[in-house]
Amino acid sequence: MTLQEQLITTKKNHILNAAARTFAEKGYHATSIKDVARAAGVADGTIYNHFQNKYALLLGLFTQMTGAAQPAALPAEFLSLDLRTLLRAFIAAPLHALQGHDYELLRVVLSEALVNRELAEAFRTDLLAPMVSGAIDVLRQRGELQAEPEVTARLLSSLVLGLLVQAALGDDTLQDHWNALPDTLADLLTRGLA
Amino acid sequence: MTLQEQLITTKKNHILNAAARTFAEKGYHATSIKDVARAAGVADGTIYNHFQNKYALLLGLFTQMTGAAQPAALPAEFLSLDLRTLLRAFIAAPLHALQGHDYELLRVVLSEALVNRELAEAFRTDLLAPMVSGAIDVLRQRGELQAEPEVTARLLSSLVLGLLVQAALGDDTLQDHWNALPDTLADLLTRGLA
Amino acid sequence: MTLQEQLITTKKNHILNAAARTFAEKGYHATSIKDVARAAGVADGTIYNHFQNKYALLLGLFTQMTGAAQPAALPAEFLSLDLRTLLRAFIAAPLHALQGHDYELLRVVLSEALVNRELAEAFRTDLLAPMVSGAIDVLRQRGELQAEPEVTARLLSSLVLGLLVQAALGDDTLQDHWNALPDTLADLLTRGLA
Amino acid sequence: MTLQEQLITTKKNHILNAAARTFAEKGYHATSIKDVARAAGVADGTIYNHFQNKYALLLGLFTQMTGAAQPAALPAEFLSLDLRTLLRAFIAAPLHALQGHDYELLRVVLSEALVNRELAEAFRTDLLAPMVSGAIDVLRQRGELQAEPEVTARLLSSLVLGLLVQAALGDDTLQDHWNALPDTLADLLTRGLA
DNA sequence: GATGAATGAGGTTTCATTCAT
DNA sequence: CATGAATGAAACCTCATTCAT
Repeated sequence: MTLQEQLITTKKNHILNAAARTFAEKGYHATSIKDVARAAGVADGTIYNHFQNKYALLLGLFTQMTGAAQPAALPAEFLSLDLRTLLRAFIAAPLHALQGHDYELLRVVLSEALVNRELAEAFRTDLLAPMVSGAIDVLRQRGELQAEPEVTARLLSSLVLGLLVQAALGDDTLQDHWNALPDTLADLLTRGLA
Repeated sequence: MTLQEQLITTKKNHILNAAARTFAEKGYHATSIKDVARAAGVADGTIYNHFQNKYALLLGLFTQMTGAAQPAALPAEFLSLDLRTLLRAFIAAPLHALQGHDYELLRVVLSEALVNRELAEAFRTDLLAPMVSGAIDVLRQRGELQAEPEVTARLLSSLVLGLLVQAALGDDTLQDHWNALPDTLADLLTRGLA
Repeated sequence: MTLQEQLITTKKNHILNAAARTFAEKGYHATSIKDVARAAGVADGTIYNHFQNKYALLLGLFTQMTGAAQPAALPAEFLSLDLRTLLRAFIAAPLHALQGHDYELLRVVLSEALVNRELAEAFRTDLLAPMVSGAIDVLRQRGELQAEPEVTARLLSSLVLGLLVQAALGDDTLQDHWNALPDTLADLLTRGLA
Repeated sequence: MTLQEQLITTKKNHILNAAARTFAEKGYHATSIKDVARAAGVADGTIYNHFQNKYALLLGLFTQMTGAAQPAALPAEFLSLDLRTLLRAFIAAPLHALQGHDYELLRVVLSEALVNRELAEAFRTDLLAPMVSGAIDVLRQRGELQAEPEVTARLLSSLVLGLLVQAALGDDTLQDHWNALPDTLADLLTRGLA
């Protein structure tokens, strides 16, 4: 039965990948089930053997995405590092994780989350909240200096989110400097503009 | 005829406001022309006397929004202010402009822009680009210190965009501290975390 | 506006008649909205401008049918007649009312009522209950003789219902003697078989 | 092989019973093969190893039902009884036979028969016709009194059918007096209302 | 014989858009 | 210009049936 189950999981992922491609290209609403089915090389009905409805495809993509983006809690050895290095790592992780494939997914999922309360909450809970707590961990290193870590942490996560969104909107300058951003930002945030 | 034209413009705005309300509540795709017509108290067909199609309503809202959000170029007298004050003003402007009504619109428009190339470009050109040049203006005050103002400016605008998005997704902590954010951020950015 | 409203009512009835024909021919489930639309000479979507969904067509037919079948309460002058004449009138009314067009409808509606609780209740309330009270009225004429008019009245209405059903199932003998049935039955019920 | 065949027959009946339960609950059309399969604890495909298609399940139920309802021809000794007793027996038989399980089936099968010519004919031939000839047998006892036994017999069978239908539609009064009906009816029919 | 994933025709319903009034 | 009924393409989804395992 393990073989059977693996086959099924495989097919489910196959469909999910097809959905990812088509959603990324045309957006969730402009993509029909027929589009996804064609992209996956299966019949329309087959999709409903694996997902309850079209929306479940989107949720499936979201879940897959959170898995990829999940920055495991900071490893213990990091905690001894200096603030700048920590910041750099904190920023670099999502910028790297959400590249290529998952990057397109972010566009699709965020697009819907902005307009769908249920998905918005999932987005906050599964993507933003971990990022915020990661930021809080970082700030604790220098906790004595921070009046309101809850707020400051959100500023950091907003910064990362904003970068992703602005890049998703097609800002070429950002994309060109993508790999240098963690360093630039870590400097800026550590030392300030002045 | 000026009266005539005013009447027409008035009705156009009336419909646009109805669209704003309904789109904000249910999102662009989940809203039907009938919904907008009912909210505006007109017949379905009337909308097509003023707008070419449903998408034109969204574009109209976007245009209206950019008008509201447009931070007129920094007045000359500002240029003599110190960096922190400038930063504070730069950040406060969009956070204030995009509140209440326009705040809901941002959700709707951004949602679609993330998935629609044409709208994405308009979003970049009409909303983000002015913000970025505003940021460049600010940074020029201390230009000698900045290696790449183009990039740094984008970091600033991403920060603001990220705040708006995270708040749009329902982050209560941010919303609770909304009015204090410009100050907190100006401090952080000027002096750094260290 | 009266003209407008009349036109709409006309079209609604036009569609309802088309539904009656197609449902009668193939049954409710085997008939598609497309079938009804074609029979009415309108587009599929037009049907939904007049009826909320397919089931509403069936309910509409039922309502139309109850209107036709409703035997106005026995006129006062009848109450002085003898039992046999009353019985004859009681039986003849539905056998006549449910002929031709409405006869087909009975098949369709009853078919669904047997399997749909909501429709079953409507059937009982709007068709059978009036028939039963009519029968009770008749029996009251000789009330002193009847131990349980509630039950006896139901026997009479069951008799009529049974005739309609058996005829609907295609019993030719019954159909051939249809017009003579009220007399035969009135005799039988009055005098008994013995 | 007899064991084999018994196993097969057993499974066939097992599926048929599952079909009876599910059809009775939701009606023929609202029940899917998957529903039946789940109720029987088998796979969808298994059903097609025993029945040609979904309709064959309904026919199978009908056949099973006619078997149960079949009132074996009146035993010879009955023929010497008086008319009232005969009538009582004639009426009591189907009212008893079609109770509980089979009672639900009548609803389902009749529902479809009203709308399906083939099933209607089977219904007439296998259920109504025997009832009518049974009634003719009864009437022959007093044949000299009856002008048209063919018609009168149909009146009797219609009466029984009507009772079953009205009860199937949920008439509580009838159901409450169910066991007393044969007596009440035999009296009524023998002596008349007068 | 049993399984259940795959199939795809077909169903119901929505809705942006048109156009006669 | 306003109206809103009509349109019909297209969407999502169901489900009877098949067939490789």
